[in-house]
Amino acid sequence: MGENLVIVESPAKAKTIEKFLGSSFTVKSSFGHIRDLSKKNLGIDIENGFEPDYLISDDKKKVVSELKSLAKKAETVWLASDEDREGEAIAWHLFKTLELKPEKTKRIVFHEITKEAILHAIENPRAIDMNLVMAQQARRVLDRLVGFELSPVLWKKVRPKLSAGRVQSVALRLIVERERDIQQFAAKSQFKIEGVFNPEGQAKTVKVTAEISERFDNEDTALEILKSCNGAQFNIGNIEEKESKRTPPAPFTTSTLQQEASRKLGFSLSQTMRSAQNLYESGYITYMRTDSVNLSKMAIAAAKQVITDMYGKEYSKTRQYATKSKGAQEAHEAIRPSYMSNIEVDASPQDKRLYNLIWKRTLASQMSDATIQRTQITIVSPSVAQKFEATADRVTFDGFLKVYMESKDDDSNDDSPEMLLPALKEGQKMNSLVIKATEKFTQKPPRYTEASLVKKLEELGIGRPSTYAPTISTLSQRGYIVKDNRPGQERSYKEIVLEKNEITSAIKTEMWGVEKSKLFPEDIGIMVNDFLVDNFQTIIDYNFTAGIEEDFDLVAEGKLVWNTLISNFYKPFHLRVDETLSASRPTNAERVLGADTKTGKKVLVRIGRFGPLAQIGENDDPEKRFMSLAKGQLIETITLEEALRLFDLPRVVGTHNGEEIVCAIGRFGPYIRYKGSFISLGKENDPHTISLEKCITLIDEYTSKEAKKSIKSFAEDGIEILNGRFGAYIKKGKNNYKIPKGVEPESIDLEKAKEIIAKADTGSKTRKKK
DNA sequence: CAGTGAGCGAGCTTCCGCTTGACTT
Repeated sequence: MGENLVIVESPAKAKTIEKFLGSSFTVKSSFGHIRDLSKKNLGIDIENGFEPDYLISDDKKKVVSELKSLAKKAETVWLASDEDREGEAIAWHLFKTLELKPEKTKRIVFHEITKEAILHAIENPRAIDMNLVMAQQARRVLDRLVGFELSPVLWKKVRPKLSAGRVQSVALRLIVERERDIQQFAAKSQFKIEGVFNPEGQAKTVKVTAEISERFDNEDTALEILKSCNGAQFNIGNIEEKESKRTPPAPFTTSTLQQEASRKLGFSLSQTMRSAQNLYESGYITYMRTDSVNLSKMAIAAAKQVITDMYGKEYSKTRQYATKSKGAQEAHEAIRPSYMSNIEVDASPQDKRLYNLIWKRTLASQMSDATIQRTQITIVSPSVAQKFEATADRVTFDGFLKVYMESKDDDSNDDSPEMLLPALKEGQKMNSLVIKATEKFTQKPPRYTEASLVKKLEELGIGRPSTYAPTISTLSQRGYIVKDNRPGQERSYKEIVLEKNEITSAIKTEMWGVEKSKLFPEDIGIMVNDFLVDNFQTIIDYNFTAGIEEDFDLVAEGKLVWNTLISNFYKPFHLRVDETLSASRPTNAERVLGADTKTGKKVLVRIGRFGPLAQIGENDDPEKRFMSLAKGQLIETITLEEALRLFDLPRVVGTHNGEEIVCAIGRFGPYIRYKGSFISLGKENDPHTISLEKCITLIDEYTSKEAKKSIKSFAEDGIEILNGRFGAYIKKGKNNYKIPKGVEPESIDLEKAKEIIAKADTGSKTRKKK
């Protein structure tokens, strides 16, 4: 004991490695970085070659002192942090902080947690790579300079407590620019022509749907084509068969796991990462923050075994994947099950679903290509200039598709489901049943989801696996963006139908633009972004990170000195900061919408102390009025009518039992206020138009529900048994208590209630009494 | 929880990447 101390970054990793090494090795973890720049000030001595001032982080003091005492006793200390820029820096900080002796310290690295890999690493130690450490230092210092000089500019020019940084500001820009693309997008309508045919000689129920590949801008053109189809004789033109292959996707990285968990399981980034962390800590999967698609030899062999056993030899195909994303540092393996033979794991339902996804993806990555037979036919007529086309894909060998199919991001309404074609031959007569021209609208660019934003950031080489989720949550904490749902709107479209030699046309309606869990910019986010774009073009350029990464690489190769890089960046940057502070005045995105229809006063929208507002009357008007903008309204796009409508609320609908009924929209949507209680209106009732009768119905429903709420009351002890949203519960003062399973709420007497409360209170010692 | 819409002007806010708990609801 104590002869050898191995230090890794993660405690779960330490536990695993300890099992591989003999009893002469103690394996501990540093829990990531142990030192960082001072949080209180810049932590960088700019005058003195940008010398960083490192401090041991408060939450790491305990770990550091423990490691220090262990290191003192050890014969050899093995620094086994990850083999990337950050990992090398951790090793160096450990070396410095623990005051290790060079002759007693060894640096080792491994990319996979297998006994073979660890032992190999122990046999091949090296020295700490100071060039790599300095590349990390450059990264750290640059990020601090950007963040701590840019944010204060925002405090002065826009609003306090805001933030800007190399990563978050680009992420924000992507969202704001996408929103503008969407606002400026004008949908074009086009006509798509589709025909349903019955092959001659086959049952009437056999139908082949085919469409003209060309789209027609003009309704008249579409009508002309339909006319030409009227009474026309159709035949199969030609039949073409093609064979194609589909290859499985690579095993999961953090980014692709987040994307697929979002698309297939509907998980948010944080849900995915929490589940993955659980699975990792239980030893079910490999490390979940990785940019590598590499699988260990052991994992590949295990996958091969499972595939052969479950599906047969023809389904197995060994593949090595290479990472192609920008800036990947490949310190770990891909995210995979620790043991491929573990088809299921003992975990929460949510964690199980994620595990299942990882298992399938990993397995699929080692499976054969799928073979797909594509049949394309054309249906032609001598009297019709255009040809109808139909495509059917048939899977002739499923290969990896047996276990896994990757999902697509876009919500393009791909309304052509898999179609099977009946047996057909060239020249065969096809009876047209219906030919339909439908007006279709071009699709606006899609708003980002959390996951599709991560994908974009990764493509741009911005951010790292450990920061994708936190970056997006910072943007929402600052109020720059919201993840939200938005209802769709109705839109009418034209449909022209040729059926039984008759052409009819109709106007139909469809829902359009429904958004679920999408990222929307808020006014303050738009304002900050525009300010940064105007004044700090270079920093929030999409290629800034990519360019600076090349410089970090030069530092890592010893071809560039780290503080030369920083100095070159800082001089022009700091100048720009000073110029911006002195030159530009505070920004306020005030927009004048026009005149109030009633008073003729000026109507404007701007950002106030509590967020965006609409204002009637000039600033010096003592009778000026204010209203907050509603959810989903932006200063940039709100209309005069929409703004004026805000002032119609709160609205007195009438009186009931001598009490006023007032309608308004609050933080949680539209509501009625009546006798001091608030009753939600729900989605279906509009507070602007709801009738007095309807309000009274809602009030009656509410009061009868309230009446049923109380089951029992022990007034003198302040204890109540109530019916809540999730069933019955006990309430004492401000605290709520769960009723144990199997206990009938009606059967609880005062004594029993007190017992439940006492039990719960001792269970959580820190329960706040208030 | 369902509102607010500045003057007085202290002292504070903030970055990106590594890692887990320890806290609530």
